[in-house]
Amino acid sequence: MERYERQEKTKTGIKYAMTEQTAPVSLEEFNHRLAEISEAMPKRLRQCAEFVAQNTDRIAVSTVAELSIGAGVQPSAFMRFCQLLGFSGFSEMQKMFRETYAQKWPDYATRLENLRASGADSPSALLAEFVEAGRLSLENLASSIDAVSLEQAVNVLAAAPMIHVVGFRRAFPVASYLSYAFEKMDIPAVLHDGVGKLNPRHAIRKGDVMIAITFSPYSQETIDLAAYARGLGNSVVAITDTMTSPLRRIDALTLAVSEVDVGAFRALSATLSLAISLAVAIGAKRDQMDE
Amino acid sequence: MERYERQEKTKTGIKYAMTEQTAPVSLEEFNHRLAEISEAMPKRLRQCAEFVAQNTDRIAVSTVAELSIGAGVQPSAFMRFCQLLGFSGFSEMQKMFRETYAQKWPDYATRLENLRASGADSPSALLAEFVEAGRLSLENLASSIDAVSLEQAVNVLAAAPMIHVVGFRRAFPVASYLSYAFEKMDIPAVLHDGVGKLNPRHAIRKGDVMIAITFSPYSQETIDLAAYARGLGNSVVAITDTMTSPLRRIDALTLAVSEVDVGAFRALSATLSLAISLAVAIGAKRDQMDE
DNA sequence: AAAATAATGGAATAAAAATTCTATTCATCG
DNA sequence: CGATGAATAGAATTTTTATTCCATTATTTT
Repeated sequence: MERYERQEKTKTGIKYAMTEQTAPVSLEEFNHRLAEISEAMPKRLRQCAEFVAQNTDRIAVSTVAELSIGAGVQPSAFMRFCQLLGFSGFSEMQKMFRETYAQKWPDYATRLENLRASGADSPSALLAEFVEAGRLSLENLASSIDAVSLEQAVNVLAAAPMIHVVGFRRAFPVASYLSYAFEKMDIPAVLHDGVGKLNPRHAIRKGDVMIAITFSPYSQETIDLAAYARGLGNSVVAITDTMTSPLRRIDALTLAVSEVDVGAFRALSATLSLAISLAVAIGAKRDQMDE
Repeated sequence: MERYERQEKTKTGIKYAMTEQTAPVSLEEFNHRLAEISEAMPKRLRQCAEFVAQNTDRIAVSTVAELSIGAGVQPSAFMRFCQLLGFSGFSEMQKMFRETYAQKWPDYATRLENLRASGADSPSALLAEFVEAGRLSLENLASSIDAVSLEQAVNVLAAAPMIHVVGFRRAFPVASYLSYAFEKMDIPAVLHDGVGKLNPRHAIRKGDVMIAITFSPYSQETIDLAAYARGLGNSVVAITDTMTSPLRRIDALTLAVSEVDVGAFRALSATLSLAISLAVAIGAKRDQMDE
């Protein structure tokens, strides 16, 4: 008889918050939920709420043990806290936080797949993809650029008697854009465009500075020319992708940009933004120095 | 005797990178280390390096299993990779990333703010401006592009026996990028680059299609050449800025892009995204038609 | 071409972490 | 002031995850 009564009770012994069983799926929802129920919580669980609200950013990268110490409670208490919020346990809650963090770099292969599947193979859909990829690349550039290296690069280039701009194939648009910008600002620069297969080395003098641009698969001409310049003792500023760039070997001042792909194609939004910034900063610096 | 020799060998069987045993303690150090040794790595470990460099932000919140799948290797290989970098294992490496995690957390807006705040006309602040301008331009492009014109342009160009790409000065990077993309996709195209001041008209045949790119102040050569092509009865696709472009007058199929300025300078993010989309769409269309 | 060394994949093991369970303490209410 | 149900701490258990080991395969060296 007593058994039947017991079946009707809550399993965990927690009386409140029988409201919903659905777990929050976004940070907003989570915060909302937290605010909603934290007032009615018992002491230890409120401590958890307090700590979590204050240290939201640690959840994704901590263990229950760490968090419970931080909140000054037992792991089991923290556990109950998670369940109270609607999660099955800590792991599920952490999963939410990890996902919202990683969400910035969505899986492009999948998205493109979806796009194709939905029959939206139209040019405008493609454009939408490239626009999105460009936006992500720009965001990533903003957060990953090394401000110190950038400043060093500007200083070195602003002081150069002559700037050599080198970049072929996919890097060539970047190189030509830089040259255009330098020309507009009356900064002495030469674009090595490979026309006429002349040996470009003869144009490079001691003290000149080179901007070498290349991305995987790296073009040998660019690397060779950069190496040659380094051999003369000249500075080389490299615009390249993060890793395994051979330009790192020759001790170039490296500015790393990573672009988001769309299928097999890679746009240049971030790279060009970096390039124009570099050019304008050099121009500004030179004006300063002239005064 | 052989025993003593064996004792001198490396425990793991990994021969290189006996350089240091110290683990990187910061992201910069980590990247530097990675670049330094990744060249000499065997295949699988390089895959790890590549993946890690490209997905640095995921390390803090992923398991070895997940990361090794991402890199396309076995967990044990990923393990060896961590050790090669100087860590005792994956956990130690992850610890480093988790510690620096909090710094990276602030969202895009905040980071941009930080960049801006780093000195009124410092290179980073300038970069922040261009990044923001780029984003705005891309947004603008996505919402303002005329899907119908775009599709028409793709159709016309996909059917062309030969595509002439014309664009000088600021438009030249766009033109060269288009040529690069066409080349990669085996689409017959010729870039008119003005080298040698040869008369480009002789290369243009009846039935060819031209992509003419020019922005205010419009370059006369581009306009003249486009007009000439139209005179032959050829189609011309124009990539230009919205208003009053002279290319409109010659009845070109116009794709309008407006870029957001930063001071006197104008980046090319949106224009290039449009260009690459156009190229890829043409490639896709041609593949379709071949079948 | 044979021998030696390095690299790899996959299973086995060890470690760490999450989750549950239970005895005990605390608060509430008749 | 006792009885009842909620809350808690800490240990026990289960699950997940990292790490190591070894047999097999590739690569290099002689």
